[in-house]
Amino acid sequence: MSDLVRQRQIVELLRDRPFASVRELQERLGVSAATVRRDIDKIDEQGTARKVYGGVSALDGASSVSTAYARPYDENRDLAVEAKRAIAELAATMVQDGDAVIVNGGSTCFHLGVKLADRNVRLFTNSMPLAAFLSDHGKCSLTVAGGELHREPRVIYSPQNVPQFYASKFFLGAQGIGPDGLLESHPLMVRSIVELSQNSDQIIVLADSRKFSIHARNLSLPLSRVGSVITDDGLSDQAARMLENAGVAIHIARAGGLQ
Amino acid sequence: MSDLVRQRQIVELLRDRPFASVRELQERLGVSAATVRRDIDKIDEQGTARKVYGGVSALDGASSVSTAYARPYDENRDLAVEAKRAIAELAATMVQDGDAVIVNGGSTCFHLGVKLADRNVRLFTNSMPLAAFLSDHGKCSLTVAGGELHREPRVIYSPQNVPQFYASKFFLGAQGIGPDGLLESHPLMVRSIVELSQNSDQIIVLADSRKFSIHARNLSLPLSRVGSVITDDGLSDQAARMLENAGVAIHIARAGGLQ
DNA sequence: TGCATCATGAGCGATTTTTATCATAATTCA
DNA sequence: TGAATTATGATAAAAATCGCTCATGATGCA
Repeated sequence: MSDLVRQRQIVELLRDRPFASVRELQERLGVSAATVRRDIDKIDEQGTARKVYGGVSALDGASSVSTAYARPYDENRDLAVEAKRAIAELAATMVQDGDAVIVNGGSTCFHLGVKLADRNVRLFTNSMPLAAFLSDHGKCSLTVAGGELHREPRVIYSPQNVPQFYASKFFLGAQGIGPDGLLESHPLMVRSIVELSQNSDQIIVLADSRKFSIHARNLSLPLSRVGSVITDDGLSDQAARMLENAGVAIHIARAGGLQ
Repeated sequence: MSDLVRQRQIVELLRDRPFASVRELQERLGVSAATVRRDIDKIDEQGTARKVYGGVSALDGASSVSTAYARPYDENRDLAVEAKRAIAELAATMVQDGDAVIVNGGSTCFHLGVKLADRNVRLFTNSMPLAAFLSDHGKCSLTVAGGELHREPRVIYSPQNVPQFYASKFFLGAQGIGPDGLLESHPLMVRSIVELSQNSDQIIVLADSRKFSIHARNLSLPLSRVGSVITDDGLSDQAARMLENAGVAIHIARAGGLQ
């Protein structure tokens, strides 16, 4: 049974490379394409790797893990992209040239940060992805939070060093929004948000309308602290009343409505 | 500018799945296949991922180093890559599990950081490219310097917040090395190096032998402060004597050494 | 030996992807 | 504002891959 040996070789190869094409395997193993395909079929059935168009792909250990417990940052990325982009667009118009702003972690805020990348602003962030992006592609003045990187929300936070950055506006997202205020599932984010909120004049929340039906464990800021909420046109009347009662200004970003 | 966001989304997706098909990305991102292909082309050129028939594949951590993140250091990249890698390799062996280390900015130090990515160490850095890399690909405990990003050396520095991180070893490169000590062209780097050197027990310099014939304007550390220098076998006798006279231990990394 | 089983390779049409080109918004810049 | 640049989508031709079938040769077993 020498075909089993070959299949094992393929699996071994996928330990180094996450992908191997049929053609490459064909040459490397010295067999025909048909045989390689049959091998790949078996490996795929067996579940050791994944058959994809053009070859075979490893199913990285990280992937099985990450699918098991949801990764908020990535998952949020795909949902309501249009809404988030529109929200970020509207938020960007609220920033004046020369402003100093704080942009918190989270996917919607990431979009905002991207839009501010080449603006003449001073920007502070605790988001590692945003910092990395602005470091690569931005021209704005960027100040990065110092401290330990927490890989789960991908945010930098230090309990010792309170940020020495004062801004006119603090933009942040939220895991959920309830009658009490902004909700986060990670206690770390709560502490970070509370600190940053004290360093800024105005607090502006970026949250697509979905967020008003999500409940998370920890309260980060009461609604009374929030100056404005930017959301999409899916906002329910109930949620709108809730915000109005708390004295929060509501801005609706329409998906096609920028321009 | 929004296409960069999309490309980032693709890269992020590849952190979970090692492969993504064009068709899947097309649906997921809500753009045409042509756009997805163009994105993949750019990502492939950039070296962050690999274009394969049918889609895009993540690349192994090791190979992503040379291509993806060597770019910020364009000038230095082509020079002595092998030597730098060997130096970084040797430096990595000087780090014990559980150590707390400081890794300064610069291309050689970047290589070291990459080698420590999955080690059980506590790592502090002021290098934005390294922080971005470790945030994406690493498992080690990472503490990031806070402060303003200086785009030219791509280093984070704050004159106010002195880093609260204490390490057993401080690894740094140098623009040049002369009889007086380590030389830097950027005064910012000098201040940063001086501060960090005070937070660590042992100072280890990573410098390929070329560096001993380069002269820069500002002295960052006198040779007397340096504990060890790791360099390649191109070190001149004169330079070796200079180091020995200053009481610096010399480690020679041979290019084909291990690997 | 005779027969069944299996692995393999080759050929072929169908499907898919890729590349290249063009046209159309959107954005930037002077 | 108007032109240049850029991003995007659509199309068609070219290239590659896939699944299928069939033929060959090797192996195993009664």
